[in-house]
Amino acid sequence: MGKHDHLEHHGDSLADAARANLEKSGEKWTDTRAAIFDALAGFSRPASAYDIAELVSTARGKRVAPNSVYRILDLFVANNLAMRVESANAYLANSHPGCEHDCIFLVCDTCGEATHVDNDSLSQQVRQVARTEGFKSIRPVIEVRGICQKCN
Amino acid sequence: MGKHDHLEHHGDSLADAARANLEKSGEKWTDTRAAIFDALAGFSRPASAYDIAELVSTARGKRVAPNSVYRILDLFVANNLAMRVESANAYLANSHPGCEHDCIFLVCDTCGEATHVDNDSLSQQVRQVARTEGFKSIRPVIEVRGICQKCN
DNA sequence: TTCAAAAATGTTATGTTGTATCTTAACACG
DNA sequence: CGTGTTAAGATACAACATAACATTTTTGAA
Repeated sequence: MGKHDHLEHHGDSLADAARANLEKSGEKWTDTRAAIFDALAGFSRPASAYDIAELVSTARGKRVAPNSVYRILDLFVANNLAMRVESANAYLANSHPGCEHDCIFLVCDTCGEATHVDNDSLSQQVRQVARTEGFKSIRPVIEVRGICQKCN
Repeated sequence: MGKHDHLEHHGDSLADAARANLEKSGEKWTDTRAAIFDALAGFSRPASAYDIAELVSTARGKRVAPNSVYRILDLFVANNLAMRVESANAYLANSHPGCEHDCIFLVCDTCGEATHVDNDSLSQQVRQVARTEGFKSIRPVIEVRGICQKCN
């Protein structure tokens, strides 16, 4: 699994943490899952299942179909290794797979970069609003579209 | 434009308000726009452009293509007559087109119904987070997925 | 009123995103 | 071995979205 990690700082250690987390849930860390996680973590912006399928297919010289990617991304999201950015129909690797936060994504409409903020007070307030309305199995979606500092 | 308004309480008055709002922005209230607004307002849950296209096409006996619907929905959203539910890839009529709120949508994963809550304190906090990160042209997306009271 | 420009809508084509279903491969275990 | 289970691949299709261009309608000046 020797990776060239030019772009990301915590490439291998992040993958290790992800692996540990997944295995802790009784899931296996297969080669395909590893490759998809690496691809996802290598993107600096939210990546679609198709982006990942293309990259992994090229990198391994072996085609991976988008639906296989979806299946694995769903698994990642369920186990908090990745997060889905709803307003972008795309995914981001969770850079700290240990902790369970409701994330806030700030997505730039110009460059597509997404930054990721935790604010538990805010997300708890959102959860409270939903509870008040009688909702269960609550999953907050808190995102902001706009123009980022760099693009201004 | 005689509408049978069995399901919605404020059918015609809502359409009137929407029309007033749109015309205030120098846009026209055309027949197609009226038909699409009526269709949208008639849905009790977020409607996709395709849902609307189908309904309007049937109701008028004249085909409206989904992309025409998108165009008009975009206009509605830009003028606060409708809102897009990002996590559902669908749209809702704004039931009080006069006021400019950042809405919070609670979407039931079981029945698909969406309820709509205003909480300016919360949305201001979200805007503040984005401002702090240097974002401009901020558009908050605050939604909650879960199971509604009825479906529990 | 007639004509040209602009706005609105329609048509066609294509691209992207997401699911469903079925088949095959890998592997553990009796 | 053979059987059961899980993961992955293949195929097909449904749903969502946009782009480019044609046609129609509206409007407003000459």
